[in-house]
Amino acid sequence: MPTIIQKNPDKVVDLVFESILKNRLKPGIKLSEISLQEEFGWSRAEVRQGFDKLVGSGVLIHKKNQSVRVAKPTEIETRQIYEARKAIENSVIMILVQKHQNNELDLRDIDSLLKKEKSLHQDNDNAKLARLSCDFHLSLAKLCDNKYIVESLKPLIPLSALAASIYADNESNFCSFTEHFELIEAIKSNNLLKASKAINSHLDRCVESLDFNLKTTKNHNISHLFN
Amino acid sequence: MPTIIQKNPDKVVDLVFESILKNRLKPGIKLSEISLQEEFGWSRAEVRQGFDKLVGSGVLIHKKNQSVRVAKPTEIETRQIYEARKAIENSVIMILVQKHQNNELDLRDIDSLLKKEKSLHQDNDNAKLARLSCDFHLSLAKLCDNKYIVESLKPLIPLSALAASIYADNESNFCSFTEHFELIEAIKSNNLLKASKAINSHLDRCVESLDFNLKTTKNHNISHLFN
DNA sequence: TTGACAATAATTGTTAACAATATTGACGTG
DNA sequence: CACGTCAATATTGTTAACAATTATTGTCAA
Repeated sequence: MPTIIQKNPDKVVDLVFESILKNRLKPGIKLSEISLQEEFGWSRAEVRQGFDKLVGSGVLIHKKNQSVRVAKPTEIETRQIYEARKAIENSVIMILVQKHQNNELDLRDIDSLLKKEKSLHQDNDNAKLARLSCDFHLSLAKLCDNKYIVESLKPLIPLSALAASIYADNESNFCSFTEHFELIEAIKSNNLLKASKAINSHLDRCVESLDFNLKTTKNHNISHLFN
Repeated sequence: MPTIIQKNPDKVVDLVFESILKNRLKPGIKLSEISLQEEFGWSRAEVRQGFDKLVGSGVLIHKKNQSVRVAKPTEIETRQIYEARKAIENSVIMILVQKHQNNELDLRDIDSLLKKEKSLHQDNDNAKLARLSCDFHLSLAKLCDNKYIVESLKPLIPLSALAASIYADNESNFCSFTEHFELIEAIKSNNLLKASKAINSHLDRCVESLDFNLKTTKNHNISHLFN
């Protein structure tokens, strides 16, 4: 029955994160413990445990005696999410510039991510581009070698994706490839101020590109296809 | 049997946090599910759920089939904790200065905290002072009206307390009252740069006041007295 | 047709029991 | 006396069953 052999204790969390980033799990959707239990052969306890974590980070909403739902950030919450991201990611960039100045920064993985972004950008494959963009931001955080910073940022990424899923009328220029590129260039040139401005204005523009008058009232309710 | 009537879903988390801040729960101590179950009349499931959250935020450590232990931050982890705090709290202060400039900031609760700190400072009651200092930092974060920022900072406070419990030879000047005072003065004077410098140097000095050569090897094992 | 209401089904909340593992202590051997 | 083995105990891991609640469906009357 169980097709999954991995010993990962965060199976459920990772699956939900990934499904949100792939835009398979839409805001407001219901997730029943039983459906995941049956779908993946996990125990109810495992599923509940994972759900609890996701509720704690705000990615899932849980009302007593009701199935958890994927969060549906309001405009205010979306602005808070990006305010928190600016708080954390600005510091991430500062740390990375300092590391780069000390020749302690290995940007090869980031460069390869940017390369992929570039090709997807040219192909106009906006879905995959949005997915990759999330990796970009998280990868930068991971380069700080500070698990507390990474854990702080982690839940904010799927929350941003959910906000985009609601308020982005057009995925095309939601998270701009060129801005990512310029940010990395600023780091490479050891220009602290420029890098700081780059990340802040990048995140500002992400919010500005959203249209909070758009409100997809649809509550999709099909939990098939996480993958 | 249950003396506790509150409907708080984070009973366990709050209790552990509070006990750490009061320096009752020391680093490395073992916490068995059963002990809390019996002590407070909670169900094992509730306790496990709370423990899971605390493990997720790094405050408790959990190895399979073993009781959870209160975290015992290493020197490197302690520096990471404060690096993360600087990341978040610096942004907190920036937000608060901006709010103050717009007359949107109510500092009365903070002022009353500072007042209490001052009197404890004069009485040399360092234990209570340390406890109050944690409230000070968290209260500032709460003034941002951004739950994501608060949630990011929250676990870092007990972790800092644990680090202090290991590496602070002398509680007296661990988290300085005067520095708190100067920080608030900088906010009140709308001086963004001064406030930013104040919070950064304050947190830097917290780390500097630690002595990482001190290593309390004792692993206390009594789970009495959370309160 | 529509609304209220009741019956049914589905889901979550809670508890208990059992299995697996780790910890402790006693015992015996070198 | 030191050390390792083994049994006894305590604790966690996992599963299952039942209770409580919610969601859904179907019926009936206005």
